[in-house]
Amino acid sequence: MNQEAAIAGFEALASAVRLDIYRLLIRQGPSGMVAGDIATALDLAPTNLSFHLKNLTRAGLLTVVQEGRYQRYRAHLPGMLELLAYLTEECCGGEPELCAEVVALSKRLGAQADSDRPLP
Amino acid sequence: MNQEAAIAGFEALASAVRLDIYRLLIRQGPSGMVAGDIATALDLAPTNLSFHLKNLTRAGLLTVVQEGRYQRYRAHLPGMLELLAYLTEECCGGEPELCAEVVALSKRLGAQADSDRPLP
DNA sequence: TTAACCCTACAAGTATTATTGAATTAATAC
DNA sequence: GTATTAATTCAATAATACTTGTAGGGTTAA
Repeated sequence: MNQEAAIAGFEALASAVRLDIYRLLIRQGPSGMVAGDIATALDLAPTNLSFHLKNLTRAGLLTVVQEGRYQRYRAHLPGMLELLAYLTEECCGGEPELCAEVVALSKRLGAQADSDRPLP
Repeated sequence: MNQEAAIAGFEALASAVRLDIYRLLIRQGPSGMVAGDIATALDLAPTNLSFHLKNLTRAGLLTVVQEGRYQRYRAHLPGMLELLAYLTEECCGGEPELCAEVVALSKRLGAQADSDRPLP
């Protein structure tokens, strides 16, 4: 994870619409949702939704697969954990317990995150 | 943590300058750094640095205390963990192992995060 | 108290992002 | 084969954030 990718990730989450989309898909879990259902659930114009879905996907926070004429989107948790790992690299010379936990989690999941990246 | 606060947090991290500042302070640990030293370390104009420090602080990602004529800034980890908790609320009906870990961490630290908030 | 230093507040110019509508591609249904 | 549905791309407008310079408030040193 480099700085550019991290910025793309945080930028993706720094929008009310995209945050709603992402959390909706997190709640939805592995089944994900097709674009049209997301548009209905959040009352978004198809054009606008597509713009934000693309943003989230390019940031590595969503994956998308085609199903006939539908596009199914899913939250991509490793993308989020890579962001956490990037923030906490070389964390805390002072090592409070809290910090140690975060580092352990992000390190452990960081490796696994590299194995399945969505489209660049 | 509400949507507005979450957006402020992610927006704060969605800038190269602020990401550099935040990670520098994470590395620095509990000792933190005074504004002037941050400016030197990252080669930033004082005015511009002040702008970004304020942004990060208001987002709950930094704390600041006055020390004589210096301002000492520290990374505020609970702020970051609240963001993680907000993202993963009601996460994954399907419950993969990865997801459960994230939820457990964010829930556990979420409560503690509420106890010491920086300035609004 | 005068001077020097640290940092922040304000204002202006520049640049980036969000939203909308029209047109396009792609897949299914008739 | 034509029509219908799903989703995206493109172009234009409106809104927002980043950077820089000047000025000001507060603290320490002479």
